[in-house]
Amino acid sequence: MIDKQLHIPLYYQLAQSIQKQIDSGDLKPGESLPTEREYSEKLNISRMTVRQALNQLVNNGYLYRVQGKGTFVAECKIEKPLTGITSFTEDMMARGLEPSSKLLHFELIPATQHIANHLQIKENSPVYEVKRIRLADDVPMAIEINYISANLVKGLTEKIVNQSIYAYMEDQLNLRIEQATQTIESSLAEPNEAQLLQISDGAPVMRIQRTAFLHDGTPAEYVLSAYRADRYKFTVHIHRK
Amino acid sequence: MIDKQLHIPLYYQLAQSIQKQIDSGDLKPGESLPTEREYSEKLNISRMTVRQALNQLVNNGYLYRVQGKGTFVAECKIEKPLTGITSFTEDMMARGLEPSSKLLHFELIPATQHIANHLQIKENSPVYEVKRIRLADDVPMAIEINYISANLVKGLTEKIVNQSIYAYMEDQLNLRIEQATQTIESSLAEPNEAQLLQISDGAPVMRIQRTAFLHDGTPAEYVLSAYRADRYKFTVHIHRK
DNA sequence: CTTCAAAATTGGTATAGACAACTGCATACC
DNA sequence: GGTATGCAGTTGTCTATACCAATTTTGAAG
Repeated sequence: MIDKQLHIPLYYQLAQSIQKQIDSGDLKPGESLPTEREYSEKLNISRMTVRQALNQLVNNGYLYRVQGKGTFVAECKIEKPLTGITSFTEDMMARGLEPSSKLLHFELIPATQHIANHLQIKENSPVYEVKRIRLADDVPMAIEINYISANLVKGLTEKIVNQSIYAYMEDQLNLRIEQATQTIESSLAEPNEAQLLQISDGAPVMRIQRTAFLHDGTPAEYVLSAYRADRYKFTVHIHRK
Repeated sequence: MIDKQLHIPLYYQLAQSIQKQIDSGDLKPGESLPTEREYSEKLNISRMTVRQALNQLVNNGYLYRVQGKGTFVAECKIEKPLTGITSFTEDMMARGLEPSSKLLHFELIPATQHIANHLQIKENSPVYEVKRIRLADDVPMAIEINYISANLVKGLTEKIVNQSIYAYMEDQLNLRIEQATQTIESSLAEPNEAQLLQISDGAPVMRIQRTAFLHDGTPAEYVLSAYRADRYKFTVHIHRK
């Protein structure tokens, strides 16, 4: 249940373990948990560590405490975890389609004023421009142009672009995208777009302009995309507060 | 700043104190706080207690920590009252336009299977169908058809519809919409739509299909809208947990 | 000057123990 | 019977300390 040899925090192991018991139904809503001292003695860890584990679950709404009585499993959460930032890859996989992409263009360019504005960098700072066609089950779905500040994401190569930019940023550079603002509008395809997307000239497309931010609010990328309107629907889940 | 005589928890006093400094602007977003050890020594309280105070603020999103660097004030929560669930009225007002609407149709009808599905009610249950044109500064922006379960929202009248359905639900019936799922797609206007929106036949429109839920997950309304693509952009803010 | 390694700094995890505040229950008292 | 007291058990707060992990700074070597 808890392995002290593992270099995974003990409180985290315990929290996960309890969470599993809740999810699996071993612990039912309203039911009381073992006391903090019981956990502490049984698992041979300090009570403060137990509290840290429980705190995490209380904060996430899985448990609640009553002083003098004990700790209990909360009623099922109504609010499911959340609105996700889905990448094209995740998005298509969720729809049961096989995502892929074809690189059209990859270049290090000086930022135009427009791009610089969105990335909050100086005009003419170096940015990578990555233009790709996104496919799902080998059918063209969208044209996507990414602009990424070269000072933030160093050492981007064609090879990485052909794999996953996000995975590179997250795993290698520890840059995790936490927020994004998207603007979605609809218009008609330009001739060159129509050709790339294999649709007829003047067919409707959805244009998405997106700026993605790191946890501290630094803009990480600016993306312009054009999706085939006949194949793509955009879904958002929203909740208040 | 911290009074040990008071029988208010120390960590709570400290958290409140820091919170005030943030709210008053003494501590600005991105700025770093004193280190945990500094707080501990200056206030003569244990570092664990300082951490408990900081934890509270981190959990509430006012601070964030970076191991090895320090603790910082988070960016202002962009999260305006509603992240995204904007009614047409609020939306247009936010854009500095004067919203209005024209009622085209108001009727109590039996739910079709499709509508019943979305509202999670039985087929042929009574639902209100409200069809309106939405205008901004007297320019047609969208056609909107609302379906609302008559068992949930009783006593809806033409008069109420001409004012605000949401205000009626919230103030009179205490039904507050907490969540919504929207699907946005793009297509071309049908002739009758084009006429109502005063756009040319076959011009692009954005179709939004939205189901709104109460806090307990009960579907409250199902809305189909068609927005003029030349006038309307749809913006979403997203953040990861 | 640059480069690289070591040291210092900072938050992250964990321990052991103490006392406070609250709950529930048993007991003693009137 | 009703009330008060006390006790045991629970979570809440707090201390003092230790070491780990990530980051920055320092300083020596080249």
